[in-house]
Amino acid sequence: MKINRKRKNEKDVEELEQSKKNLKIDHNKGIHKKKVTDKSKTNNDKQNPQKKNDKDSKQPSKNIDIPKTGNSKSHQIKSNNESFKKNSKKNTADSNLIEFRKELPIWQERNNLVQELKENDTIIIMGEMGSGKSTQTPQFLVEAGLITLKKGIIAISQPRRVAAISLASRVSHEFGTKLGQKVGYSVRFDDKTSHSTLMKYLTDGMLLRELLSDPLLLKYSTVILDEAHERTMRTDILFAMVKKAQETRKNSINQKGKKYEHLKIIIMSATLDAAKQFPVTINYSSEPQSDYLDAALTTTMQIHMDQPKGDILVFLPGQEDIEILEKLINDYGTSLPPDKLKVITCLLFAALPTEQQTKVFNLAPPGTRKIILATNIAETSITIRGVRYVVDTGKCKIRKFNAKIGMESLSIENVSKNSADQRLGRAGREAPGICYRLFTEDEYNKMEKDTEPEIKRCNLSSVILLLKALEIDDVLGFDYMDAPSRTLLKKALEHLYILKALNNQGKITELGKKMAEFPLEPSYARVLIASQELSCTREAIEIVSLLSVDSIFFSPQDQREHASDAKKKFMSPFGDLITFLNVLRSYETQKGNSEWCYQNFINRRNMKHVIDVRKQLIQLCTRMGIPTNSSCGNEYEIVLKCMLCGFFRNSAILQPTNNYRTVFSNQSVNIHPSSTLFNKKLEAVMYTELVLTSKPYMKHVSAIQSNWLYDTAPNIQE
DNA sequence: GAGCACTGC
Repeated sequence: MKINRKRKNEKDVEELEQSKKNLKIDHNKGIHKKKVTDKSKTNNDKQNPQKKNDKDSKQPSKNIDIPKTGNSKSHQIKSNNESFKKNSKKNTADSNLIEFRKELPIWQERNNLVQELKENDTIIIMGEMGSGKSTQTPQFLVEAGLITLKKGIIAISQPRRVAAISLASRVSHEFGTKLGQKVGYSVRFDDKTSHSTLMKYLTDGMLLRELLSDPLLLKYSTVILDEAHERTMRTDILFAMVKKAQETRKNSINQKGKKYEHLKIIIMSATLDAAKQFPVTINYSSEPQSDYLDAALTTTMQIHMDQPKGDILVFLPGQEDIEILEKLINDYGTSLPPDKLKVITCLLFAALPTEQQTKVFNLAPPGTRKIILATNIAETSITIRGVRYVVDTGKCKIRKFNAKIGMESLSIENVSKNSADQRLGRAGREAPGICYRLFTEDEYNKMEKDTEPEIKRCNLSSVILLLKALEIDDVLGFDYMDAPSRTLLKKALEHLYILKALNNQGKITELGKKMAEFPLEPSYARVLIASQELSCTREAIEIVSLLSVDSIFFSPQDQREHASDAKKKFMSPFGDLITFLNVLRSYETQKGNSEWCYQNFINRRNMKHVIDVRKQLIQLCTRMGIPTNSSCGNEYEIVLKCMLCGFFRNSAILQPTNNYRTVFSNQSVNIHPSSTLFNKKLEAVMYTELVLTSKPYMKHVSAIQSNWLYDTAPNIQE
């Protein structure tokens, strides 16, 4: 195993700069990194260190043996570490757990890793999925005595809450303690930590929240940022903030005139798990496909006719395509020759109710072949066994924010090379597989290497408010891993200014500080604060909670009309927001009865989330001195005026030509057909979201009066 | 008369 030793601590800043480049440019190259590989590879590397990079940049389809078990180093490590021995004695029944841990590729790096962290403040660990880096690293450090309640505990941040929870359960089991004691987790609505917690798995959003009250993260001696390669907006910001905390702790003294403990940072990033895979043959399209859906149908049925058993996974950009293809395949399936396997289709996308999602894990019954139609949820988040064939359209939906017109859109675009390779890998998890790419090799070569990071294409209002709350005044000159465009930044600053979260110097106001406390987009936070004066906090909290889910309704494809009839019962002439409020009232009268939900096409899972959010917001408001029992009753004009305090920019006036134009940017806009006010002609409307699909559509529309705008629009007229 | 990639506080 080749490890490039790092220089000492004083070079940290440079190291981090370098690491940023590593993360940004190439996961497989660069000097300052530690790579966790399987053993077969390790031995190879020892003999042929020069060949290492060549190997890593190979096509994932290359045939590489799965690592064999057995570890010559384990004896030495075991005898070297007394604390580990003690721990293992406590749980003789779980001795095979220790054996399991020893089999993990990262085990042999145990001593090196501890040593590296003693000598350096920042290290980067790169490893394949399943190398054990997320579960073992914290345990190694605790066992080596680097993490104690006195020195500070360790935080391991994760982009997804399920990952935080399941990692914590796994590790607490391995560590032989009850979940919530030595090992715990902290995610929204659920905290399983205690005063004795040493290893704390938490979502990146949670760690960002902690920064607000503890900017130097003094609770922690070490912070691990896991899955840093995913480049979510939150990990990007965390990376910079944690680094800043590290520098401050190194260069300043605390109130007692003492030096702070150094903050250790570990960045973890996954490489494609090619080394653990069976070979996958790639079949490219011989020519570009004009209709990916048609190509997907033809290819899938061709595989079914020609290839031996094994399930087929088809990657499509969205729900609509998935539902169309499902129908086409099932139609086709009825005309198959009787001697052929039957086909069964499984759908997989995030909006699908959980019970239906779990159906994909059922094995195909004898005599059938399972065809899974999925979005990129199956690329990383969910792994399905039994897949031997992957059909990749090479497309995905990407959310983009157009700062100039303040509009979001979801557009279908080509995936990155990395995504395509990840999709391909799904065919080779249990046996050799085949991947059919519905694009040419030339098209593949022209794809971007990685998906553009979120921070370069999304609405930045809440991120900028957070930075301002963290006393970062110069957000344009901030140390971003990838800097967003000036247009995006300026749009966010402007938005925060007109919400009065920032003053005309760009400094955060008292109001802005309060807004940053809420786990909400700034506009929604503004609404809650305004509700105090207007005495409608109860309704404001409820509406904001209702808007925190995608949809409180569900409409299965085959029952669309019934669903829209059911919706009519809740309809209010004030529009969608009050309609949502009516749904919540009825839901509570019915005590969340599942039969009632089903009959009224109410999404029960999402309603439960609404109730959770409401509870959290009530607690937060109470803590901030906003009375939460004030109510406007049925005088809905009041709560709509209150909503306008956050959304006055989102207003449109009916023109003599019978279409709507936005008040502040004079764009032509339309009421979305899903709105209860669709086809209604109203003097003025307010919406919470503007989306560009076939037309610019306003979503969540309410009826307002244009003279309300003069009362609520603040900084704009000043 | 339209549509909903995926996460998170």
